[in-house]
Amino acid sequence: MTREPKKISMKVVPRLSQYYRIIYDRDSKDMVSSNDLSVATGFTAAQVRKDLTYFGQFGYPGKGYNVGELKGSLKRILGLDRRWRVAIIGTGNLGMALLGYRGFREQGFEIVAAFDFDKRKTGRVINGVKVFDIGQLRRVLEKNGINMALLTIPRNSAQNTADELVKCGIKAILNFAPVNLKLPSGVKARNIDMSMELESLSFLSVQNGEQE
Amino acid sequence: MTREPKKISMKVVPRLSQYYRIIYDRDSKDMVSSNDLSVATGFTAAQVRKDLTYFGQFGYPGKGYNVGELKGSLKRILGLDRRWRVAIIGTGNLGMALLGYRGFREQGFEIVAAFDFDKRKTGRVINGVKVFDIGQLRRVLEKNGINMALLTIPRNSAQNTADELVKCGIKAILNFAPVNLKLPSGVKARNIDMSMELESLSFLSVQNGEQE
DNA sequence: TAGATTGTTAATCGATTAACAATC
DNA sequence: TAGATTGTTAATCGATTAACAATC
Repeated sequence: MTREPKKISMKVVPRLSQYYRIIYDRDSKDMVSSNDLSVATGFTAAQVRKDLTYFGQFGYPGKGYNVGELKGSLKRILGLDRRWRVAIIGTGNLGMALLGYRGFREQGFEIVAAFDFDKRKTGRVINGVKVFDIGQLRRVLEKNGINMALLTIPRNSAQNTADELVKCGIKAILNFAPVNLKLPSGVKARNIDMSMELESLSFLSVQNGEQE
Repeated sequence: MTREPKKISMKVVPRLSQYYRIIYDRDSKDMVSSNDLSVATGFTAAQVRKDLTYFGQFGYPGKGYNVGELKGSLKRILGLDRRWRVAIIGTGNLGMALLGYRGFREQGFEIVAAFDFDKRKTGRVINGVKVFDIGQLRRVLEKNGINMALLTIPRNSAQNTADELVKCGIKAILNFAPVNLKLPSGVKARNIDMSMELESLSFLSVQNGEQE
């Protein structure tokens, strides 16, 4: 297999996701060109080719990329050929919504447990997923081979709980709390901050908005 | 007031949000330096000063920035001194979760209506917000002075519904569907794509992960 | 063959940082 | 005053794009 180079900018990764999404339901026997992907994404064709060559040579000069092969390569590059076993920490509005979302499993992310601090919320089974008391964290994570956590708890308990997760060996955290988590270097995190997105939208609208 | 310059990179906006968040609950009489903000955010102090000077001169050489003044300036820059009246389109898991989230109102984003395609879901009142049939879109948007929409509907109906919103005069859309919406130039959108974030996290973990 | 399209180099563009005079 | 910190310029760094030889 193609050798993974040392350091890839995180800027390319969402673009790889987009390429993957675009070819996801195309016929594996078809070919797709960097220009096709350019049109579909809005990135330049040069950008597309560059992004892909960071990881190897997947194309055929004069022909383009074979959809099936590219799908497989992107899947491997994005780590979607692994088995991700996911815990949801916090069963408030957002945690419950994610629990009910079927799209994740399809992409290879399987939600296998949920946790809450509130005894009144624990013990329930939602969508086939049991809600455990946070005190059971280590036991349940280990027993179920969980290797990813979605953090959907309030801001002020996020750092402490993240620390707990790290102690239990979790190395991948998707954080929805509006805090910059401090994490040891081996632990990877991504943040989704909805308030920040609303503010960006607000900014855009005000800066070059309608009747200003 | 300070003159807004022509073109600001969208890269600065999330940083402004962070500065705002950090000083949000500090005493307005205090001073904060670019170095303080650097430590709190992880950006360089030069970055902090540069970001702010795009919008004017807010600091006092030798002193730093006055928290109260900076808070006010950032609020204005981000458009949070406006009144945002928000509709949620789609009352599935995610739409319902956003409906129940109290944090938005505090930041000036007031959810005033929800919409769904499914007649069985309309008519209900959740958290004080009524769920209307999508057929009522124009009437309800206009009657309530709604100027922002959160799009939480499945992928395949997202573009059509966004077109409807645009026709009704909506100029700001926060899109949760995993599609690149095609929108006329006056309409601003931001995307939150949870699957893409999961994929980025997966990539990070696999590329420079544990035992590779 | 002629036409299409890759992979890659070099040129361009844009964003970040270092450094420092001006200011309090 | 001495020390601190801004605003801003110039230097650096990194990412994007244009261009084209190699390939099918």
